[in-house]
Amino acid sequence: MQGMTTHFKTSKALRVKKESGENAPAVSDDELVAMSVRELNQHLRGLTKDDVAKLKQRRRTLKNRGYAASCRIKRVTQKEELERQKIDLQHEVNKLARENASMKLELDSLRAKYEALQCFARSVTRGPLSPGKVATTSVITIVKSAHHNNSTPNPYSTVS
Amino acid sequence: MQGMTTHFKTSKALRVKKESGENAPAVSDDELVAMSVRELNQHLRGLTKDDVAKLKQRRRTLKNRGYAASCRIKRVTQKEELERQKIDLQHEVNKLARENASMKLELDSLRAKYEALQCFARSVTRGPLSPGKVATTSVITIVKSAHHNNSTPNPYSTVS
DNA sequence: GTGATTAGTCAGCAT
DNA sequence: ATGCTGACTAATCAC
Repeated sequence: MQGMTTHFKTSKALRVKKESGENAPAVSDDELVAMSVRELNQHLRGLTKDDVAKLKQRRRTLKNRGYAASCRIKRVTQKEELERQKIDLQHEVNKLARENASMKLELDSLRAKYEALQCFARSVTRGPLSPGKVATTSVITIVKSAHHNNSTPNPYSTVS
Repeated sequence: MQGMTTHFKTSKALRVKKESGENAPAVSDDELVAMSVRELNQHLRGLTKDDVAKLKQRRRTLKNRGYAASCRIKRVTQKEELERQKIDLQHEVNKLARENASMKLELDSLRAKYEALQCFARSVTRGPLSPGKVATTSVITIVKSAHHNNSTPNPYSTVS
């Protein structure tokens, strides 16, 4: 969360042994972690075997602290990524569902139009021949013409 | 990952002070965490104020251990849940996309059939009648009829 | 040896 | 007081 800005727990714990005296420049944590192996070895000159081990351990601990931090960041990043992808997929589902519904409507209306036209065509081609069958279906034709209205007072003239 | 089966770090660290002598039954960790507050108070009788504090702190630590474990379990559970939902959504997207594609095909073929039939109807109606008038009007026919058989790859074949 | 991950510990917050 | 979570440490694993 926040309000922590490094705990300094380590600083207190490891600051104890200052008995090395004058030759220890007391490298800061930031310097120590950023140091390369070769740079580290230069700082290690003239130190007790014990102090060398301690300094190396402190470096390792500091490194571990960083690793743990990256690990946590990675964790939340991956979680956010998952949630983002989930939202994207949800949006895609919605989009496809909408397209689907509108296509279904279009398909239905086109089917109706087609069947009507089919009926009409049947009645036209078969009308002069056998009228019996056409009687079972009622065809309503709406004429959208340019400008006439001559012989159709009722626009919904049924074709027998 | 694995191969750790509880660290026993605590056991070693807290087993040190056994100077209470004879009256301490040395409650196990499992017993201590499972204990209710009232049960705990019974075990606390006749103990040093210091020992009481120590025992309570041990209980708190053990509890925290459990809390941390649940916290981690919850974390992975939620992550798995997210991934599961993601997969489900992906499946839904695939299903909708398939439906979409097949509907698109159906729509296209139906449109082609419709236009062909329209052409045919025009040619039929225009032939025997006055071609001038019908040509300027577009006929929309809506059929409210009983069942038809739609298995007609060739629209011209049905009308005859 | 370096980096990543896990369990345990503690601090701090919320209830 | 209890439960949860972030940060830290140590242990362990993988390379």
